[in-house]
Amino acid sequence: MRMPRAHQFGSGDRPVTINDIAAATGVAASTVSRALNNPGRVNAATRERIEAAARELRYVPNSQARALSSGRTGAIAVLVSDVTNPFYFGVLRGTQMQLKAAGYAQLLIDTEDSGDLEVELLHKMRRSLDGAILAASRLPDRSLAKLAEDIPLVTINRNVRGVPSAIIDTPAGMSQAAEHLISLGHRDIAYVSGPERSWPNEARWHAVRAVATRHRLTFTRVGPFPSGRRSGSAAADAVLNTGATACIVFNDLLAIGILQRLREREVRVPEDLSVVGCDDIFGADFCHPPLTTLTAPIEQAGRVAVSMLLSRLDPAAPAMRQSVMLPVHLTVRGSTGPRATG
Amino acid sequence: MRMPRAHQFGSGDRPVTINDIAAATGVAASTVSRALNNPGRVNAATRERIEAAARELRYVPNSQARALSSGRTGAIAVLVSDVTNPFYFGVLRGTQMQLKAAGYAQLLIDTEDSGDLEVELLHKMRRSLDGAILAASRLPDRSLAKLAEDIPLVTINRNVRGVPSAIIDTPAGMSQAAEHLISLGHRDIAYVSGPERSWPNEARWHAVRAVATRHRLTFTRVGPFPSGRRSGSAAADAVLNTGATACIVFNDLLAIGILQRLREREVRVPEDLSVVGCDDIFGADFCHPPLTTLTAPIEQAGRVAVSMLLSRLDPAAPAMRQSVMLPVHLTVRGSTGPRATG
DNA sequence: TTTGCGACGGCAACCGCTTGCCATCGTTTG
DNA sequence: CAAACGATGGCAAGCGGTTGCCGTCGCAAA
Repeated sequence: MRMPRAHQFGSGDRPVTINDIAAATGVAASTVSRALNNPGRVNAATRERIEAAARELRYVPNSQARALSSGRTGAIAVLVSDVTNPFYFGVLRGTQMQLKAAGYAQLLIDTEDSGDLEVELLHKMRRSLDGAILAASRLPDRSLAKLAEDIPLVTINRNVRGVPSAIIDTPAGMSQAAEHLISLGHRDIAYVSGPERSWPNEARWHAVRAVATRHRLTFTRVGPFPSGRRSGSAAADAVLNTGATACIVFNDLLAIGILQRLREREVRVPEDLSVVGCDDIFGADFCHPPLTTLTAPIEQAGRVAVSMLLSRLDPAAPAMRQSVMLPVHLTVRGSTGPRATG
Repeated sequence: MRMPRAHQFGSGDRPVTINDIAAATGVAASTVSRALNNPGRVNAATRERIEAAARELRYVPNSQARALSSGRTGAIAVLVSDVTNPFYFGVLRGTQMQLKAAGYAQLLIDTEDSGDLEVELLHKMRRSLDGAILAASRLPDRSLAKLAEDIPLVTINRNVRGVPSAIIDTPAGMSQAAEHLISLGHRDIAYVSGPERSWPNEARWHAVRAVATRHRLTFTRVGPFPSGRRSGSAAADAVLNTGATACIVFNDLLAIGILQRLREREVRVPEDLSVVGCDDIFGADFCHPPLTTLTAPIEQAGRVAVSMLLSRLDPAAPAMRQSVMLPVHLTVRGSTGPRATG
């Protein structure tokens, strides 16, 4: 067995290929390839020799070459609408874990809240990806469905027929949030809308409205506001103008922004205005006052999305559910309280 | 000019290759390749015809194929020690912007605070990367330098001879922080250490100690603590045990954790204990009380790191500085105040 | 007019790996 | 005992680009 010297860091020598292994073990390169990827297709004894040599030579497969001939790239893209939104931290943590465990690389893509950019990037990278997770697609249903025919997709918080998804059931939680406020005596409640074309935003608003109807109340809707703390000022002002004594906010980021603005305007929370957020992101528990919010299993959503995607890529995998719903629960903190009687 | 029909989403047809373009324009594939990558090497008129055809056919280069033959992959890895640490949000935002602008893909890698994992992953992916940015290497200097011979590297907040770096000059800011506390009357000041093998942690402690010496004071050091809010409890308790009236904390994440613990223990901030953080991460401004901290240009660090890396990859680029220092400044908020007289 | 040279394109050999197809061989089956 | 078959391994054709080398051609210099 001729053994080219093992590859060392910093030594400038040529990386080890399957040909080196083939030469070392005296078989053909194709056999090496099979032994490594398709065990069972090759005699056990031969395979062991090959594996030993591979280990010995510190063989690392060249993923480009593999991708070129097999079409599988070993990379999954995760698209978020804005990397700076803490909501995605959780998602990324979840996807990260799961992908790493499965040996996939994670490509982070920021779509900057633009559907066009989303399509364009995805199209460009199509051949370099095994699949993608859309954590906040701004695409219309039709485009999304079409895209899904072209590349394996899983969405998070977005329900489109034919596209598997992991959905955080915040809408269901909305009734908890609303009941909470109603039981505290609030009758004038505002819903603060997030970005216009956000699917979860619409879903949340519908849910809120349904609760209102059930209680024969009328909730006001203000917005839309781009999600982000910045928008908090305008949102807070808008809420105050409605005369509401409580509000449910599209997400925590916006809610925290509102809290800040209220402080500036010396509106007391929760005495003058109760605030409920959604998601329970990093910061929701230590802002002032701590935010009552619908705690979402964000990280789990990321994990689930990856599992769905991977099982989809594996032809041998059992068929799986098209969509997974993840329950949320209300976490009551300091930003909600009884309606001021006066 | 024979024109294969343009590729459409959802149509299952074969992606367009340079051969299609070659056939369409009647030139050789190699000419197409040159026209697209090496303009100037090809006649302007021909190039235009080729470019037109490429546009017409919606040609998208296959990055794997390109990588295989040229060695350039168009991907840059960004290694962070923990995706959930908000400090990296800023870094990622910076790298993201800059990489996207330059047409590179960003691979996010979480090293889970492990040097071994760091080396292993980097080694495995070596051939699939054009370079890497280490946002928080836990590697010893030697390993890092060795690795840098093998793959273009830029570090953030880590100074190793021979490896270009973007360094946030928090140590320099430490004197501002310390002077601030001293001028408020504090004499017993504690430094709360971050993770043991963190380079910035050591640098910050050295700086703090230098200031102490200059003022003929003795600062206590407590820790080390893993960075993360969780560690805040232990850290807070440790600080209180020293009898210090103020503390400077390795980073904001830990500082926020400390703040929470102090609240639990009903220690008033800043009346009983002043707290200064580092970095000014998301949350530092809205926690309670808002955190006095050394504001770091985190996003800029990401951008700078990418620029350095890219200019390094471009052989035609002008030589650049080995290391860039980014200044910080003290942002005074509510968590620091005069020493209680009594 | 001849020589020389630069500009421009084509040829073909890779890059490292996968995979369809075929050859071989020992064995089970009719 | 012959035919059929499954297990195993080799051959070679790609996958889509890149690039060194060479041929051709037009034009300026000698």
